[in-house]
Amino acid sequence: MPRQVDYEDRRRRIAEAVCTLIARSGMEAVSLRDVAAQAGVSMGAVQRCFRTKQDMLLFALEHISQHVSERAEQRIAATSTPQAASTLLSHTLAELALLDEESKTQAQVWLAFVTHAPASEKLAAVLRDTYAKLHGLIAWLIRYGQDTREVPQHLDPDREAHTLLALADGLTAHVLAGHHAPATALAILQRHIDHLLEEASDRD
Amino acid sequence: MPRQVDYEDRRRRIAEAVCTLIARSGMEAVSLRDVAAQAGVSMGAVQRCFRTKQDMLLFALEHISQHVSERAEQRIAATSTPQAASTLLSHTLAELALLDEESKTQAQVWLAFVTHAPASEKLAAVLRDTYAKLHGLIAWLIRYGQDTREVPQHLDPDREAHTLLALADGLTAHVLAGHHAPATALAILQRHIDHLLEEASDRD
DNA sequence: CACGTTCTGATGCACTTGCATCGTATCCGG
DNA sequence: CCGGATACGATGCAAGTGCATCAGAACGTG
Repeated sequence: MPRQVDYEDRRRRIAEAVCTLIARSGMEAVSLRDVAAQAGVSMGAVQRCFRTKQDMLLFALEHISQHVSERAEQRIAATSTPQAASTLLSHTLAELALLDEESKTQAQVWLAFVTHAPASEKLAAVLRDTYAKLHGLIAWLIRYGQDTREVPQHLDPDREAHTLLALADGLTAHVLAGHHAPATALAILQRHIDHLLEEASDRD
Repeated sequence: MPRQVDYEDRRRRIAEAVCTLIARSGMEAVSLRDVAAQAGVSMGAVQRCFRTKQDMLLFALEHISQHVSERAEQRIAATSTPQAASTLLSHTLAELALLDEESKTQAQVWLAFVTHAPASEKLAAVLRDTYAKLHGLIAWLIRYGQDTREVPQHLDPDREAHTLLALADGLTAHVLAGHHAPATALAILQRHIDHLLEEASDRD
C-alpha cells in the first residue's frame, strides 16, 4: 500500500482555502494555483483531490453549508442550561445571520453561491437543501416556543420561519454592503423577534 | 469635427450587456471580448468608453442602481389615481424585491455586486448610497401611511423601513437560490406588511 | 473636394487560466 | 529490504485574459 493521506482532511483544508479566496475576490476569480498556495499544498495535490474546478467549488459550498447548519443545530442541542425558547430563537437566528466579524467570510461565500445558483443546478440543489433544513429548524424553535407559551399560539410557525429566515439573510447582505453595522442589524432582528413574542397577548 | 457618437447611449448599451453576462456566469467571468460581442460593438469601442474593466463594472452597477431606484420612485410619483398608502407600500416593496421573472437578471447582478462590495470600496459606496435612498423612500411611505391613518402611529418609520428592506432583499436571495417561488416570496412580504397595518389598533 | 481630426476594429503582447502529463519521492506488504 | 503501487509537484500546453497599439475608415469643416 502506498503512502497514506487523509483525504478528507485535505479536502476540508482546500475548501477553506477556497472560501478565503472567494471572500477576497469572488468566486470565478479563484484559480487552482492560488488555492494550492493558500492551502499550502501543491497544485497536483489539489487536482488529485478534485477532478475539476467545479467539483472543488461545489465541495466548498457543501462544506460551509454543513458548517452553518451544524453551528445552528449545536446551539440548540448542546444547550446544557435549558434556556428560554425565546432567547434560543434569538441566538440561533443571530448566528444564522452571520453577523459577527469572524463570520464575514462565510457570509460572503454564501452570498457568492446564492448569486451563482441560477447558473448551476448543482449549486442550487445544495442551497435548497440547506435552506429547507434551516427553515425546519426555525419552525421547530417557534413551535417549541408555543409549547412553552412564550410564542403566541395564533402564529403560523412555518410562515414566521420563512419571514425570519429571509430577514436574517437580508440583514446579512446589508451588512456586507455596508448599509448596516453588524450591531444595528442585530438590533433590527431582535426587534422583529420581540415583536413576535409580545404581540397579540389579547388574541391568545 | 469627426464622426459623431452618442457615448452615453453606448455606455448604457454596454452596461446592459455587462449585466446580461454577469447574470449568466458571474461578475469576474465577464471578459471585454464577450461584452463587446453581446453589446454588438467592437472591443475597441468598449475600451474607448471605459478606460478599464473596473470602470466598466462600476458603471454597470450605477446603471442598475439608478434603474431600480427610478422604478420605485416612479411607482410613487406617477400614481395618477391616488392610491391608498398601504397598497402603494406593498407595490413599491414588491418591485424593490425584484421578484418578477424579468427582474431576475437585475436581482442576480445586484447580489453579485453586494457580494463583492467588501472587496471594493467604490462598489460599496454606490451600494450604500442606493440603500440609503431606498430606505428613505420606504420610511417616507410609512410616514405617509401614518398621515392617512392607515399605518399605526406608534411604529417607528425608520426601523420598520429597515426591516422591510432587509426582508425584501432576503426574499430576493431566497428566490434566486430556488428556496421560494416568486409568488411565495410575494405572499410572505405581503403578509408582513398586512401585519404591520392591522396590528395594534388597540394601542392607537 | 480635400484636409485634419476623431473613432474604429484588428492585431500584438505578456500573462494567467484549467487541465494533462510524467518522472520521482514515498510508503507498505511481502 | 525490496517490489510495486500510489501520491507528489514540476512542467507543458492550448485557450483566453486585459490592455496597448496602429493603420485606416468616417466624418464635419474649410
